[in-house]
Amino acid sequence: MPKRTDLSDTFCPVGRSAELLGDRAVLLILRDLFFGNRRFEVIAANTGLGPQLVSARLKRLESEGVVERRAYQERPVRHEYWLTAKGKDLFGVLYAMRGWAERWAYRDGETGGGSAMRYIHRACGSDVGTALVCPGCGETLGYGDLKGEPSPELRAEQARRGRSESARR
Amino acid sequence: MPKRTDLSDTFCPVGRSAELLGDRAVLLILRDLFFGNRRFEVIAANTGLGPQLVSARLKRLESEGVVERRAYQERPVRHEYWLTAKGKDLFGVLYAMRGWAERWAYRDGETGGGSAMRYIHRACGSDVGTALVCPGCGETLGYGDLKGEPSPELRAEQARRGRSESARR
DNA sequence: CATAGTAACTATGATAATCATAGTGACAAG
DNA sequence: CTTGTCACTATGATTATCATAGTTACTATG
Repeated sequence: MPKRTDLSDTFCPVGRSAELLGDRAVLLILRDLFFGNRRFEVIAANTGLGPQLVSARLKRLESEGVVERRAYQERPVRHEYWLTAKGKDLFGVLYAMRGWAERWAYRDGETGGGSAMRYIHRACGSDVGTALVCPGCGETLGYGDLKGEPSPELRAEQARRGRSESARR
Repeated sequence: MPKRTDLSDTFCPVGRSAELLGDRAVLLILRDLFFGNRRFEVIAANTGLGPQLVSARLKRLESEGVVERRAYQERPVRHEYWLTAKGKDLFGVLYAMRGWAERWAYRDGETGGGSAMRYIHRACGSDVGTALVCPGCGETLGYGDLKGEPSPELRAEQARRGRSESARR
């Protein structure tokens, strides 16, 4: 695309986040990072994105201070990508997206009755549904407070992705 | 781009929303719609997007059931774009994006001390900051409960956009 | 020690989305 | 009957994205 007007210095906060988050690949990579996938190949397989896109986006996320590259071994040097505090704070955005989709983006019965991704409040054990405040104990929910549980359907899909990736070689 | 793998039928809820929301133009248009701008030209001017992009995205939003086209006059027929219930429910996502940006995307003092966009809880009058639950009365916050107040800096920028748009003719 | 394997990329060429700019159609006002 | 407004559509250049293949730097196995 041609040079589009850069919005990172607009005064509008939604404009600023849109510059980073208004990108499919960024959103998918963030999803994987929140899910605990930190390796390049795993992220590429899970998101279905090509390696150069993953590479480019991880670089952008790193330069924005959302993600941190950490070597998990020397010889050969291998890296993992970790969310920084600024990155972890994006949980609210992803959680809101997930909530909206759970409420609107599935046809009846498509998820087998429940949520595609269940979230359990670690502190009290309640299923929080898509709430912002725990329906069990009333606490405000943030990253770390919740434990994600993919539905059997979602788990199966993830397994399929992993397999077809490794089957290609 | 080449046909990328469509994620609207993945089981992952974030993947499904990413298909719609992982797009700068969609995010900016939604921002304007939540702000109360419903006319094509106003949206185009405010977002800085070209008319064919605005047109294409409004069509997509309409086909997704997020936006509704309503004629506000006959002879000549003129339309406005209104958020549907499904669209209004995206407020949580935009609000989370705004909150994140307010916390992380400004250098010190850039906003003149406060938020770029203040939100006031209509019911009790408190400034909610970037909270999900009103710090004054403890109520959960959703679209309609809040009144947005752009900072002087943001207001000035919006005025500038409007002017430079009309000055081009 | 030679081949195979793994992780994390980079290179290449085709395709498609985005941009700026200009133009259109339908009407209203002066 | 010219100018103006609103909501678009048309066009051509530019650039991002995709699929596929190749690279680098090692380790592990036979």
